[in-house]
Formats: sequence, C-alpha cells, structure tokens
Amino acid sequence: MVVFNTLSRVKEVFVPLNSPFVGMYVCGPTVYGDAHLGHARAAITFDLIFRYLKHLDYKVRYVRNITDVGHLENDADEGEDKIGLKARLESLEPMEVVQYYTVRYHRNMDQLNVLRPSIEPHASGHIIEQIEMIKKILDAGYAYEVNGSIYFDVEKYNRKHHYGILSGRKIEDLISNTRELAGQAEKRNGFDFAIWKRADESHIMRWPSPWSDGFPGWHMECSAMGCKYLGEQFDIHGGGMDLLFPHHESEIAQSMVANGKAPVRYWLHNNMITLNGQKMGKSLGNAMSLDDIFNGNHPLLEKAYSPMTIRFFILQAQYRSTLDFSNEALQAADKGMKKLFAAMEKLKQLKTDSNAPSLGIHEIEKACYDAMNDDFNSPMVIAGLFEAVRVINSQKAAEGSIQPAEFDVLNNLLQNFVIDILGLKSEEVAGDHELVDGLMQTIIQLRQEARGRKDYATSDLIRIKLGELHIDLKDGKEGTNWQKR
RNA sequence: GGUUUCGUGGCCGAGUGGUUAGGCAGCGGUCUGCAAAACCGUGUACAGCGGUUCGAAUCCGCUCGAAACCUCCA
Repeated sequence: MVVFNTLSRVKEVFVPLNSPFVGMYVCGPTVYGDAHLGHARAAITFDLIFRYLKHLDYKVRYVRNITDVGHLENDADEGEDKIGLKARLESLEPMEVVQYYTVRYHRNMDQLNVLRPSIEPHASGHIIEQIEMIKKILDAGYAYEVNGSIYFDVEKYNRKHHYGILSGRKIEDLISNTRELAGQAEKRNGFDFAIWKRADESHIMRWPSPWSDGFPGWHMECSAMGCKYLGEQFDIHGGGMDLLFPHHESEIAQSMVANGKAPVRYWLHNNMITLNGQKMGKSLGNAMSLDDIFNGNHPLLEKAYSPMTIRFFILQAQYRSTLDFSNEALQAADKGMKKLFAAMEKLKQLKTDSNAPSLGIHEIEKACYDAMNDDFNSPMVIAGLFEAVRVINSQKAAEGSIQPAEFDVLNNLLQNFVIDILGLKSEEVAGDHELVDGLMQTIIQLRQEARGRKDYATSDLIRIKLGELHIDLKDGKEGTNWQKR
C-alpha cells in the first residue's frame, strides 16, 4: 500500500512503526458552528482510511480532537477565543456552546455513517499536558515570555531545523511576506506564534499557568494530545489542506523541540470542496451546513440530498483533488448510488450454476484492492463496483447464471467494499420494513390483477399515486419491484 | 509578490508515455399495455504553443487561465 505523504510530496510505501498497530491523528472541528460540507469531506476521507486499515487487519487507534479552546478569532494572535466569543454573544457558558455544537457534529457524522474515532479528546481537557509541553519548549530555549504570554521562536528554531519542511516554505519568504498586523508588538518576529496566551479581564476561558492566567495557543493541543495518546512519534496525521500551514507546520516544530523527534511519519491532507471553483469555507460565507443540505434549505440547492448521497458524492473524487459542488453532480451521485444498491439487491436473485462461464469477478476484486492500495483511490473502487453492477444486471437481464464460487466472491466484494470500506448503507426504507413491504406487496398484487384485466386506468392510477409518495414501481418479467426514490 | 497545486468530452470525475476509467445526461435499439428500470450500441476529451520520443493528453519549457496557503478555516 502506498500513501501520498505531504512531507515528501510523493507516494510512499506505508509501513507502520509497530505493525499491526497504527496510530492516526486527525484534526477535528472547532465546535463553534454547525458542520458544513468541508467537515464532511475531512471526516469521510479519514473514515475511509480508518475503515480500510481495519479491513486490512491493522489495529488502529484513531484520535480525532475536538477543539474547544485556544482558537483565536482574529489576526495576529490578538483576537478573542472563538468559543469564548460565541459564548458571550449568546450569553452562554463556553462549555455550553461546546456541548451544543459537539452534539450536533456527532449527529451529522452519524448520519454520514462516519465511525466514531477511538479517542476524541477535548483541548480543554488537556490544559495540563499542554502546559507541560510548553515548559519543555521553554526549557529547550525555543520560546520566550512576554507579559505572561509565551511565543515560539521560529527564527531560532529554523537555525537548526527547517520551519517550512511540510509546506515548502523558506523562512526568508516568511520574513518578507508576513503581513504587518496590529498588536504584534510582543513578538520578536511576525511569524512567531503563541503557545500560551495571557487572558485579559474580558476573556472568560482561562486557566492558571506558571506564566499567567490564560489559554494555550491553537497548535499546542494537537501536539500535546497526539503525543499523549499515540506517542512521541506516530504513523499518520491527517487534516484538511488548509491546515497545512501554519497549523501542522507549527505542530512539527513544537514536537521537534519538546520531544527531539519528528512527530509524524505520514502526513495526509484532504483537498477542499469548491463552489463555483472557490473554496467553500466558513470565513468566505459560502459554506453550506450539512443540515441545510439534508433538508434542502439553501438557495443554491434544487432539492434536499441525503447523507448517503453526500457520502457517495465525496467518495467519487480522490481525496487529494478538489471537488466541485453542483446540483447536477449531486443528482448524478444520487442516481448512481441507487443503481449500485439496486444491483446488490438483484444479486440475491441471481441463479447459480457450477457450469456457468466465468464472469471475471476476481479481476474486479483485484482492481478494487489495487485502487485502495494506491493512496485510497475510492473513485477507482467505485468504477470497479460498477463493473460488478454491469455483470449482475446483464446476467439478470439475460437470465443467465453465475458460478457459486464467483457468487461468493461477488457477494463478499460488495459487502466489503460498499458497506464496510466505503461505509455506504442503503436508505431505501426507514421504519417498519416488514409492514411497509407487506403493504406494498398487497398493493402490487391488486395492481397486477387490474393489469390482468387490462384495466390500465386503475393500474396507472396506483403507480401515479405511489409516485407522489416517492415510490417507484418497476414492472419486470418476474413481477413488479418497488423502490423508494 | 512567495509557496503549492490544477486546467480531461454537456456535467462530475479517474488515469496514464502506445490498448474503453466510471457515474450522470444525450442519441439509437431491445424489452414493455404504457412508463420506469435493465440490457446492447453510441462520443474526432485531455487549455494553447513549442520541444524530447518510433509514439504524449501523460515527460520538459514557455504562454494563458484558475485555485489553495502565506490571517481563523476541513
């Protein structure tokens, strides 16, 4: 298996530090607003990786943090904490905001069938670990204190190491390009970053420390919690490409100084979802919340799209490519996914015969594994699955049969890839499946009798009325099937 | 300005030095009371211009265009 490592910018063979154990850390959400499509992409990308590694029998510890402190709202490390700001605006206790949006985030992720990580640590629950790490950085001489705040000395760090190793930046460029911003007086250099920040009187999220009552800098939490749960060095660190610099770059610098070694072997970054070619982002005001999409409540949406449609849509692109949002693309994904699930149902009806000719199922299976082993190429997996769909449908249409051994391979292939690895699930019927199906069979039978009498007015009426309830009837050679649209 | 990417047929989106990605839409046919589904068939696609090569959409150079990051962001 090869993975694209942002650090080297090439695909590298994936070798865990302590096989069969794999440690994976992924930057989770800052819980101060509803999750949007971008959150879905990051979560689904690393859910895919988590699921596939487990499928390969790796023992994965997957840590995804909840950022509930230390994220500064404005420029230059001088702003207000994001959670604190929201809390003041809504007259809530900060932890109330955190709880509210964490619950909503979890609900959205459940809807998307994203597995919960092994550990989901909160930054606010690891202030002590962060303070300890800051002490190490201070002791090593790579940070300095000004008025109770501690800043990381990037310039000094860069003399021995390379600040920019991940993002490909050079410190000279940073010097010449760092914007002149107000309130940077405390820093020796504009690109130094706060690792502890003194809180002024108005700041309601604060903890005691040896230096001041304050709060940790944003980059500290991931360094501290990654180290705590996965060790000083672990296999995979993931997140959105927009976190590459300065967040991940700074994480590396902090850990290098505190632990004396690079924290991460493989850095994986998912690309952005775009809207009209532009990044969909909270700060750009063009982000669609997942609830909006699931409910169809957005001026740009022609209709509501189900969580599984969104999941399939995201998996149809490779995680390192930008993915362009459009109604047309979403509707195409919706139709394609339904076709896939319909074929999986049809497979059950396929006749087996040990004398049947081979249908090349093993080749399809191999193609799916090859695709996943090549940097988690889910679109190629899906292409392979549609090969399987074509085989199933054409055999069904020709009333052909399949070798029992190939049937098993095909069945396992679909189960493994569609359900377990891609994490898709059929959304056909919610609720009382048996009751609904029983009712439908009765209706279908009555309609069948009408058709037998050539009473097409009645049979069409039944189909039209069911259509209004988003139920499609499909007459085939062996009777009528129904499907929820 | 710097860093990093990208530009594929109507749409989304893989891939790659020589053989059909795939999905959706379209067109023709089969099937059907009709419809839908399904099946079969169907597309002079790789921004432009040069270069390397027996051969490039794939490698190199230039041009044009777009994006992300350089400030919080998945």
